[in-house]
Amino acid sequence: MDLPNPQQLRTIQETVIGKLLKGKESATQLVALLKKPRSSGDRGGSVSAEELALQISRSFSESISAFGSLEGNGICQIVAADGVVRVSSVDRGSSKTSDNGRKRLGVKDRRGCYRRRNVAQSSIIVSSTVEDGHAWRKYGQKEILNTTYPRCYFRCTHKHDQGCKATKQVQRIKEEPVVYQTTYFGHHTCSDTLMRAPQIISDTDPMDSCLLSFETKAPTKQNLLLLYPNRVMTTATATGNQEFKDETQSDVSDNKSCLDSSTMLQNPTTNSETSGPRSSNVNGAYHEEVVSGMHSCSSTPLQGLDMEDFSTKFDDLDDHLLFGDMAGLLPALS
DNA sequence: TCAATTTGACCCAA
DNA sequence: TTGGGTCAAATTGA
Repeated sequence: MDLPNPQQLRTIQETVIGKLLKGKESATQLVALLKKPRSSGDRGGSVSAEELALQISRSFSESISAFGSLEGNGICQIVAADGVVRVSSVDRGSSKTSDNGRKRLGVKDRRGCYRRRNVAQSSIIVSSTVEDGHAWRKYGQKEILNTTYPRCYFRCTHKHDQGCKATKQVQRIKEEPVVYQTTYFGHHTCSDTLMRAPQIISDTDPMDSCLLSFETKAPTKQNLLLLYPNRVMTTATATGNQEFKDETQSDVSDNKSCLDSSTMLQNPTTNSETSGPRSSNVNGAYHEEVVSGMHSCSSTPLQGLDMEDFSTKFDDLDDHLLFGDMAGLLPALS
């Protein structure tokens, strides 16, 4: 694995800080804009809320993209959702190969071979409805101890043809209102689903609901990005998205196959061009997402900060690192 | 016919 | 030892 050198790290850091500051500025403007009383056709100011939202989205996208290069080197992981961004370190001690001293089995007899993930030591839970714009294929389902519903395992459809390693787990965690928890692992490396920024897609009234997804498309008019820290989203339910239903008719979710389909509504939010024939949707329900990274491990110092310190610092940030605080965080790493 | 899903088996990590 | 993640044959559906 190629690890970034200190100069590269510094460049990345500066990039992220710049992007986040820009995003914060845009967010501040957006908040101010939204606070102004609405008058018909005038949202006030020279910059529209939509433009600001797009700027924020772009900042997220570019920041995460920059961070992603770190993440890809196993240095940290980024979790962003619901107005909260978490950056966490990754345990570097659990990347043993699956060999583990055992005799290698023939390919046909290697079912179940895997490396247990080091799930994020910190992660974010977001309530939203999600259409993540990626094509997923279900590869397993498992009853999990102390859970009512089985956990479903999905991998990227392009795992084999493009070697995309992205996977996710979906688990229904609540009956009423229906809540699903989605945990993402790895990044999409497939060509048509290059990871972009998490987007928060607004409902009809952006103040009433929004959702976060790792959408593959640039934000659309409907995809306003609004961040409401600590706010439980009311989700874009069928009502909110109904208007799109006839437009796209994208296929229903892989997720629904393992989750009570009677509670699922077809999610029409995504253009099938990018979501593929089988994009993953969980709609008509609350949907929590836990986004985390999966990494192999190393112990490269980050700008003179050894990984232990780095981990500690990130751990301290663990729980509620708001978007606006991100820029302030990064210098602490150097 | 082909692709997606289901499901039991397998194996690793805790 | 056991829970959890993945594989792959069998099944299902378009």
